[in-house]
Amino acid sequence: MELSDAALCLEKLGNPTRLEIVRLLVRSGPGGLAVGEIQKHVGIPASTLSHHISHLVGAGLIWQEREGRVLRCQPNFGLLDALVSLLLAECCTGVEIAAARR
Amino acid sequence: MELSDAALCLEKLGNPTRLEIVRLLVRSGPGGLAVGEIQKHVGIPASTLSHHISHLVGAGLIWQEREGRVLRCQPNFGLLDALVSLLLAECCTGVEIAAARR
DNA sequence: TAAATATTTCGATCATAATGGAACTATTCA
DNA sequence: TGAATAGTTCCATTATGATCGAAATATTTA
Repeated sequence: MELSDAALCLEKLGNPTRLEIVRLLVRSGPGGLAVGEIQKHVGIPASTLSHHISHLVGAGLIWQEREGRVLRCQPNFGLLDALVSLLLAECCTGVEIAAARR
Repeated sequence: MELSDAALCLEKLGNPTRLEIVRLLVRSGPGGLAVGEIQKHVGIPASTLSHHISHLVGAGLIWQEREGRVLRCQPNFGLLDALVSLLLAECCTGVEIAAARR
């Protein structure tokens, strides 16, 4: 995973509303939640919510599946895991310049 | 950890330069890195770097310790761990509205 | 105390993000 | 086909973030 992709994801998660949406989906279990169900939880105008959701979809953090009139949203666990790994990757393995200092 | 605090941290980590700084520090091992050393890695003007670092310090993601003329920076592993946990917390435990659907 | 080094603060500019009402599109159902 | 429901896109406004040169501050060393 590229650093710039990771930063994009983190930036998207850095908005309180979007973080709430993703956490909601992570907890939601199989099937995820419809946009309208998410709206009941976060209580913001539909257009604002739609924008936030499209940010999340664009970053790959969630995906959607249409089921009749309803758009069901689910989290991308693989990407969330990758993100978490990248954040703590190579912990304490040393950086050249730091090594040179010793 | 509050959702709004987590979002603040993620927002800070969502900038590519700041993410690079934190990852650099995570890899750096005991002692961390001086601001000047970080600058050699990221290659941006001192004033810009200083702003990014103060964002990170403000969010609690890193801390600093003066050592003579040098300001040594270190990551806050505890906060990084808390962040990671929050992101995947209560995975699939279900959300009321989703449960009601079944 | 003056010069050198390390880093921050100031101040201004430019770019990007968040927000939400209104109009639009897609899908179902009578 | 027309009305209802679910969600998106358009558009404009307001707010926030990124950037960096120049000047300021802190610390050491000559």
